[in-house]
Amino acid sequence: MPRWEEGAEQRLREAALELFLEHGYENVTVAQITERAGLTRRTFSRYFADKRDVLFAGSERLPAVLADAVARADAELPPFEALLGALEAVGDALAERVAPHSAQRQAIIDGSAELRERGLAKFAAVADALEAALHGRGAAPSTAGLLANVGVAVFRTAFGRWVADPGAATLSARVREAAAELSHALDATAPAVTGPR
Amino acid sequence: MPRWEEGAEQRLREAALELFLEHGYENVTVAQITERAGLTRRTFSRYFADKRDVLFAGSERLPAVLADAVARADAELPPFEALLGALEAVGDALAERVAPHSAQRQAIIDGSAELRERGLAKFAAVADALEAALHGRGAAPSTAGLLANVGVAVFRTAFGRWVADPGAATLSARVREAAAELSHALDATAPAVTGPR
DNA sequence: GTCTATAGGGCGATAGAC
DNA sequence: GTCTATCGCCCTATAGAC
Repeated sequence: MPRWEEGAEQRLREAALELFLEHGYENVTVAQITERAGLTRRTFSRYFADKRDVLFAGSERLPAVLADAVARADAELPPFEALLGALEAVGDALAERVAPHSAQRQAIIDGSAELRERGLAKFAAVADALEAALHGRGAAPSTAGLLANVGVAVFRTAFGRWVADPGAATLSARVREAAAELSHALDATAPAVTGPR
Repeated sequence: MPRWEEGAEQRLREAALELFLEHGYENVTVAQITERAGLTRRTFSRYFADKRDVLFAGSERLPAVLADAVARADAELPPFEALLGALEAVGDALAERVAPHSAQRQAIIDGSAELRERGLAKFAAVADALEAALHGRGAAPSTAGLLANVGVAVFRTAFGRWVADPGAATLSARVREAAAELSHALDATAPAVTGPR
């Protein structure tokens, strides 16, 4: 028999989500979270780098998983297409995993500048990994960074639409939809960008 | 004669930049910055919301300026073209203003996760303002967000290239260059995105 | 300008699991 | 014995309240 209740990390996450919903992120202390979870403040630090992280833990693997999907894509595919394929494939798996709490979680994040910042950082980590993967497929470093960030922008748009109405379409369908919109908007612009000014 | 040395904000910024370069961002306290500037810790808070902000102050106006440039662009222009035009026009003015310390500042930011987060938040504020401006031009809200974020990605790529070698090209030329690359990369992808899969 | 709450982290002690 | 998760006590610096 274990000396402590098991699942400390999970308990901390649930306690945090409850308290944030009850009182708002800013009005909840780490001590309150650990108290509800039956642990001490010090233990919180073992699992999460800081208070914000309790809402984002679990996303550590996403960059590597996406990068891997890009790296494994057919070598003949143009870089942005490989990127989109990876976002679609991984997106649906992600959606299934986060669906239960996604709306509540998103509401908490939207309500705090601090948390929005952290969310952006997580997406940036994804972009960095995608950039490396595209570079590995032969794209020039700076171009790889551009495409990776655009890919993330497409994914974020798609994710936002999916969270707003998860039943209307799959996340991967939302990714396809956003990419098509972007393509269309750039087509209209292309002559002015690449042609004489 | 002023009762205090003038230019408190400027002195704080310079003291901070020096100390960050000497000891690294994480190893410098606000007290050290104010000491070097000949001020008290309390005064620091009057000028900057927090320690990170001392490196980002001055960027508050950027979102509004860009949004304004987008709003003023020829109403006939397609949205992404209006966006690019604004980024080019405002970019060169910005570049001139930040050129002196841009490389050192960037080195400090790149060395701290905390500062990278804040930098991302600043770009996000720009994206939000651009989104609103594009929406004002008639773009659908979610599409406006996508284009705004893609525009920011283009600008960030351009800014990175410009900082790496400010003499090689103007920031606006770098913006044009990045946009053309993106357009080209999406052209190669478009059939797979919009056509049958 | 001073004071306080709280985040964040270093170090070591402790109590089971193995 | 070793390993691992937890806790207790300490300290510093930030951020904000007074």
